[in-house]
Amino acid sequence: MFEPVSPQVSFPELDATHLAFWEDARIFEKTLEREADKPPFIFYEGPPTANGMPHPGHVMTRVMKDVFLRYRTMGGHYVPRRAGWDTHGLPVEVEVEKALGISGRDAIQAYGVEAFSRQCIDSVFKYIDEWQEMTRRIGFWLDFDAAYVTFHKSYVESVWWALSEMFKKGLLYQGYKVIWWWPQGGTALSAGEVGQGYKTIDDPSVMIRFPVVGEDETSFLAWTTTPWTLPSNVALAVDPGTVYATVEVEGERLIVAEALVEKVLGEDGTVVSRRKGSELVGMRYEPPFRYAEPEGGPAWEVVDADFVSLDSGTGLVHLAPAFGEDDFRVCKDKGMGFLQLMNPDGTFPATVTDFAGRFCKDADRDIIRNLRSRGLLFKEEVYRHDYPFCWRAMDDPLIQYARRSWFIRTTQEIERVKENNRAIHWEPEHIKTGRMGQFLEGNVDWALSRERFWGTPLPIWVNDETGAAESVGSVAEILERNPKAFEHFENAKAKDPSLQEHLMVHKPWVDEVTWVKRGEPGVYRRVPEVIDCWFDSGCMPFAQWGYPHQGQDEFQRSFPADFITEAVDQTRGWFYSLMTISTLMFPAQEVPHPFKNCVVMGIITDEKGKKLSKRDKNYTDPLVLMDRVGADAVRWALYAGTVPGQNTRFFDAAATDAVREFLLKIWNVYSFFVTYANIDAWTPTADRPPLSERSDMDRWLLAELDATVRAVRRELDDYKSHMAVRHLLSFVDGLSNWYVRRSRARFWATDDTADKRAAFSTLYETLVDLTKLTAPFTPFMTETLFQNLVRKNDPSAPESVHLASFPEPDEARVDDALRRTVEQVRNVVNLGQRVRNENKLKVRQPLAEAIVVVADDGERAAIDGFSDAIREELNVRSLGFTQEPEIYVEFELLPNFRVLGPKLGKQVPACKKALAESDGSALYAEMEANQKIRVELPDGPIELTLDEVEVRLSAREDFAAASGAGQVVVLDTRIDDDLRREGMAREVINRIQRARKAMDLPYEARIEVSWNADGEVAKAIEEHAERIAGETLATRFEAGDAEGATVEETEIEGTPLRLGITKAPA
RNA sequence: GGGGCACUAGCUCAGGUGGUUAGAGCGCACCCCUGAUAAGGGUGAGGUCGCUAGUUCGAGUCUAGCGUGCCCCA
Repeated sequence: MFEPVSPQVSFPELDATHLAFWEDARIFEKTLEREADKPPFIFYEGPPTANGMPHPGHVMTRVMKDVFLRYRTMGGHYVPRRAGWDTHGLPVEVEVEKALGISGRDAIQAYGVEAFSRQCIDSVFKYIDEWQEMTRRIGFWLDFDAAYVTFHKSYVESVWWALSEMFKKGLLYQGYKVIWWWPQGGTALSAGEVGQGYKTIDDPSVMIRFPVVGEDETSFLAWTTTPWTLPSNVALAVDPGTVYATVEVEGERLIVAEALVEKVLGEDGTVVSRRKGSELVGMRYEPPFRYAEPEGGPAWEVVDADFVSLDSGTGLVHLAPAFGEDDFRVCKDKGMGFLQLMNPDGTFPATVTDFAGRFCKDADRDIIRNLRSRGLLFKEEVYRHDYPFCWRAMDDPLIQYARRSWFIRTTQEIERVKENNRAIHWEPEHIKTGRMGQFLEGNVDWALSRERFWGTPLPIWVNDETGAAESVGSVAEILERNPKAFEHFENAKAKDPSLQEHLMVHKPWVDEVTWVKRGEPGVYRRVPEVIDCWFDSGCMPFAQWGYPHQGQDEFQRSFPADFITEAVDQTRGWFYSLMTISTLMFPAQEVPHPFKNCVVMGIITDEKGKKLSKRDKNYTDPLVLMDRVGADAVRWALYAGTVPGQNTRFFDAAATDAVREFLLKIWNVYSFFVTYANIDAWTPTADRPPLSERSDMDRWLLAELDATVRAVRRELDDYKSHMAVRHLLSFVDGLSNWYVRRSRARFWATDDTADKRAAFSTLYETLVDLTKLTAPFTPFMTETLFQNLVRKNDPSAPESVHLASFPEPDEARVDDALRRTVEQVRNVVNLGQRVRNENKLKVRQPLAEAIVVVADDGERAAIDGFSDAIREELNVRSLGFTQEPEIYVEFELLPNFRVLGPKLGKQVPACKKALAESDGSALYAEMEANQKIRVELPDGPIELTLDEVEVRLSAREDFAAASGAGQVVVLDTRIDDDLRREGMAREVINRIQRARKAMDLPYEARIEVSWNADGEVAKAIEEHAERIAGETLATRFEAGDAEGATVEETEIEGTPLRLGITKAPA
């Protein structure tokens, strides 16, 4: 016996049961223990930062990870799933600053770096419970107990090791990086923060004369909106392809882009010569200010650049590499010098005598006045644009500012990174050459350092006298240099035991670590910076084990990963850092590494395509949604609606649809099966007729099942979960809407026939395999089915569906011919129903015959095998076939383009025309007779064979017929009296059934019916009384006064009918 | 400003390698069905495949340009 199943099901309640069961029975742990000797399938979890609430986007990547991992687990792999937490970085600091109500370096230092770091630790785990609960609730099995944490000492030491290796190879160097800088706060801002602080403001827009060296009375006219950067001018940029004109105006010559002459200089000027931008390159000019000489290269020359626009300005742009990212890049490429006349606090240094101590933006007006007085100012305007301010202090403008920074020389190894990228299987494929490929093409050295507090400290110590630098890869290496290096930390810990061991490798403690070297003056002190947290997470393949200081075996066994998946925003984040670090660290490793397959998900948006945001509240909390519809529905909606690389519009309706479209369909079949299996006391140990002795219907279902198993495996092997979903949906549709619907009567049969046993066996086997096949997608509902269908009656079965094996292809079930036949049969039924609809012939009205046009005896026999089904579905007394289709059908011959295209080439349209204009039926007859036809084309006659044409049938209009998918069905629409009376009888049955339903009778309840009618209706009732009584379970059915518990006044084809219905005594 | 992706039915989306009647689900209309019934099922109407050129015998599919939206970077 099976546990009785209610058709009403609460999926959220089932979820709770299974979550408890999995935990109590340690099912997840058992998948790991059981599989430990199996071939591993390695997965890396991209570590989230738990300082924000998880939202539907996180749910999506989690379920995507889970489906492939469950699939591999059931497929016989050992699939460890270790959680990880990303704990460093600017966003963490920003959150803590917000919480503490402080901001900026000075404020943090005043608050205390140690206390601040502790706050950061608390902050990164603020929502860890919510994250774990969401993960648990959605059914993503992940080993949180073994989670790696990026701030832990062993992790940091691994990162240090990687950095020290790079340092030794000369891959770490110091240079400048232009960042958005908040002068008043003394700190850089992240892109995200910059984006939050834009305001529309008016800035001066000035055109300045830059006198050309060697050409009298001639100046370049260049443009800038930041006059305060002019003292640090190093070059002028032109576009090499643009034509520049030298224009004589009022006794001087000015050089501007030819296209802008009139706009800038008016109509008075005379063009005296023209030069392309490329010809100007290398020309020298007098800078407007000369407080200091640029260092490291030449200065005050014209260079070519790719960003010069003619939309505004003069076509020449002033470049100050210290204060603009583009400026810096171009000047660096051209080997120009560098000059930075501005203090980090935004004031001019003493060197800039005229403006010393003035704040940059405030000095603009004085600088313009100065230029005007020296005759260098050509024009001053106001320029309205969006400019970023500090989002925490909206009156403080940000400036682009070059800071000393540490870089990884990724450009040196970029070819190897690209080779690695090419070897990776990206899903979708276009990431490889598109987003990632293009990113790698434009690769610049990785700006690694951050002037912040909470991050992995950069492990470089510099001698404060000699400037010699050393990098270390572990605490042990430090202790070799100075056994007392961590004394400060030890003392602090002695005082405060709550101080975590991990913090010894963090600021402020690590900054106390120093050493001296014998025979060298000076003390080695750590550089102040911490590093980009993307470097942390990119080290996880080895740092999660503390490699190489420990965990060597674990690392070897789990490197590289078979599979990772995250959202597309990780292309330049985690995917890049993983790939780059691995390429630099493990040059001997065969590509690809550290991951072989990467599924890149799009982002989740709301119904209207808008980004999800907490502020707009445009999504339902995932936990709330799961409590409403269940975790499986949310999962299925995501699998069904999400294509890698594409954005997904996700909204609650998608989850409710999933319940109806998929989960409930399976549930209904399951509930149907259990109901009748229990009535019949059928159990899985009952006789199972061999496949060969089962009906076509059974073998068809199993053939479809097998095809689905193959398809789902193929798609999942290919990381195309959305395609696997389609196969499952279409199978479940066939199961529910064809197999079960057509087979119901077989399950009601009262006596124990071989056919009934075959039906039970088939449906049971199908449900069990379908359960396993679907388990990776919807792990909750499938557990219910598995427990009841399999485990309940077989204690030797796996304890959980997730410990079972994924279904294998089964050669014995393959029957493509049968699948094709049923497809045709279902099409015949559809066509017949169309004919009925079009001719307003209700299915209740029986018809004499349906005629199917068939091509040959084989097709006829195949379809005839399903004659019963077709006759019932179409309510016709007989099913006929015709091989004289020309009576009902018109033929049209078309070229088989795929075959004839290459053969005929340009003659194809002529051939199509000739065929269309001929008598199709005659051509068809000719083809039947000769296996070939002759067609006259303008270029001469050609012969066409059967495979070179496509025969298209269409129903002749004078028949009730429909054609489609290469088939034609004709209905005999003549209704004689006999048929009419049978139709009437069916009407009566229908009326009584409707009354039964209105009376709310259980389906097995018996009734007594008294009826009253005249004429043809009465005759029809009398004629079919037995059948009417039988179908309506009437123990008494007779003409009379039509009185009873319920009296039904109705009419059939205009004849009144009165029915009296009473529940029969039991 | 650069790169990437998308644009197919009212809505949400599928549509290897080019082949002539472009599919599904939802919604809508009409209809069927007591034995899965507070369920289930059928049929139908809806599309110049964003626009414009081009390549080709043939383009939703390939190429170029344009438009709109989104993402990443600047």
